[in-house]
Amino acid sequence: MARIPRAKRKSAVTRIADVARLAGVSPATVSRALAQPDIVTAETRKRVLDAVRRTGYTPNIAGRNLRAGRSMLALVVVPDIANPFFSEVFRGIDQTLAATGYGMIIASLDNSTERMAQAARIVFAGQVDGVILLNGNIPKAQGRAITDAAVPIVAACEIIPGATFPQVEIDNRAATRRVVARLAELGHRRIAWLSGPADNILEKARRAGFEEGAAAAGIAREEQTILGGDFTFRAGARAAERILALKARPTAVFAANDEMAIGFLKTIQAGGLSVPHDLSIVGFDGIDYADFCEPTLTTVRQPRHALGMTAAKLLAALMANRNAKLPRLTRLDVEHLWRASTAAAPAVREA
Amino acid sequence: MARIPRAKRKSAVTRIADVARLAGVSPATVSRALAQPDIVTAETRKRVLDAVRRTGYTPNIAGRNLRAGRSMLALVVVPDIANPFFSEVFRGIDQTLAATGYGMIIASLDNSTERMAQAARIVFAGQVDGVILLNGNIPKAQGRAITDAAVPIVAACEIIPGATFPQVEIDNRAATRRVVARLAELGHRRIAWLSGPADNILEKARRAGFEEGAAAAGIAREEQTILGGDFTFRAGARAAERILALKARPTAVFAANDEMAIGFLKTIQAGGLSVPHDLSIVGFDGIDYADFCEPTLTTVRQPRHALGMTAAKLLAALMANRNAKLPRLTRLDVEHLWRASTAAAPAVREA
DNA sequence: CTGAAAGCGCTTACAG
DNA sequence: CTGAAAGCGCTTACAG
Repeated sequence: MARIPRAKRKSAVTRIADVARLAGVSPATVSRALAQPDIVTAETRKRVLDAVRRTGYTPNIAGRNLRAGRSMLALVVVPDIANPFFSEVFRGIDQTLAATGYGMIIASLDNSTERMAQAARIVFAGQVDGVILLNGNIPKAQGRAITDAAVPIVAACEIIPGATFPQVEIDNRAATRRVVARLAELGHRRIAWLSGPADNILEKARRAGFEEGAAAAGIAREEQTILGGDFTFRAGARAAERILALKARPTAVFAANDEMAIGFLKTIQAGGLSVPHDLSIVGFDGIDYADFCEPTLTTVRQPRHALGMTAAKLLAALMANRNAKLPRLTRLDVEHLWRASTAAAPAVREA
Repeated sequence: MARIPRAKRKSAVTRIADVARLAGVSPATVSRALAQPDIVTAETRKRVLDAVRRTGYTPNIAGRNLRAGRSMLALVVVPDIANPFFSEVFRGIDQTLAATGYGMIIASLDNSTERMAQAARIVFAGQVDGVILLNGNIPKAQGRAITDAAVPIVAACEIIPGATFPQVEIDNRAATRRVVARLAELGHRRIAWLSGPADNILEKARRAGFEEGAAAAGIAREEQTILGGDFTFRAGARAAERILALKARPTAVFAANDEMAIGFLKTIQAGGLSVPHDLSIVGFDGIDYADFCEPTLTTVRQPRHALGMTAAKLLAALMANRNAKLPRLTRLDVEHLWRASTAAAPAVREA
């Protein structure tokens, strides 16, 4: 026998059988009275609901899930749970999922392959009904990608090239191109690009937009500076030190994200330069910090809440119906915030 | 019969029975080879692991959980998932739980009783093995508090008075008192307190510390100003408008949290006052924004990562052993950051 | 409309 | 060391 020993049973927890006994009906009837009240008589319904109330019964989820073959849980995979960019994305996802009755498990990869494998195992173990990828990669465990797991997937923010599931992003390339065009209008020609990690999809798209914009404005390669970076505040600070040491400085610096832009800004100011008088700075993403630094940062605001909401809605549609016909790529609009960290190029002002 | 129809079964997913068949052993042996490899022969182990590898088998979690009576999931209840204060707390919790094999469900209350009830239902439904409360309240559903659910609970950041489970916080009162003492040393006597919601435990503790500090420094009630607030940036901005309209202004404003302090700072500056020359400002919490505003904000830095880690460790200990003897209250150290937003009081400078 | 029974996938006490 | 069987708690196809 495999009778589960008394000690191991959760103490004093009401099961469906307890409710059934109290109401004088079968467990099946309790189940029905709760899930589809209309198909039982009013009298039965009342007796069951009374018994439920008296016992404080809540159906056990593990039992229900095992039977139903679903968990009512979605997994959200994120590079770093503490990255401020994601906070609003989480809120959008959470609100949308909660409204559909789904819960949310968050897996933060923290740059660890072990954490990545953990996330993949959650999927293979059938622990979630769907996955939202915010990390730009398909998690794998022992060589198997979660795309093999027959669980709906949606990606957002960082797109995964070639993937066949729905994805949600902004048009990073076009937005960057537009910023460069505007900088050129302001008279900037010596423009620096402060880059993210070379293999990152956002860096690639934004960098491409930067180059297109520069080409369109007739800005020569020699007028451009490329500064290495990795999306961190520190990288921005380091780039600023390089620029401070230069004789012929760019008149504008466009960072691939806000955190680098702010790191750059703080260090450039500490080095005695005035922003935007000596140098214009632009960031990307529109995180809240961009509102708080001084001067306020010119940036491209991503619709973070809407990105999360849209991804969650697509996933909910897919979880409801695996064969739902959904757009492969959804692109949301950005907001260009021209603020105090940018101004006309020095040469133009002098002229 | 209740045979589950074929269409409803997850397609092509390997079950323990499939592995058993392939390895030529019983399901029980597969289970043992995976969970306790030492108790099967080397030969059996090899055959099972080969079959597992060939099929890509991962044990179904719902089945395991139902049998084991646990879910290997913890619930984290938070007032607002997008509040930047919590990001590092989440990371501390996540890292600690993940290291112990637990996953994390986040429930964001968003000021909604419905969301609160949802969170409570997750607990009553046995969906999680433990709960970390960051919201300062015990979730309830239909009048039943989750403390009745026989699931381990730990609270952090916002303490719940009278609760008997382990709680983790900083000494809010002492930290606030110390700040006021230091402001007094700097010559400030006309000090304003920019308050949080009156019923919030943090506001209560900090306000008490403020009053104790003022009393200790011999600052009379008439020299103090109390400004209403609710922890938001907006509330800080509104308070600044009130102060700008005043003839006799305080020389220092101490906000109950950083967001209000920054909202206050931005608006006071926009109103033409210079910080810290005309007015010193102090915040509380040490969120990242406090590093980015100009001038950098004097504040009390909470050990956010350690708060999360400590709470998760306590919960892990309790989930491993319900009867573990753990301290009721753990208090972590804060860091007092005296930065550019504070200076000696004007009168003192002039003297 | 309701009940008895099967079965979701797993683990473990029992027997051998 | 291994297998057969029970049972975790639930839902639903089937029969009445």
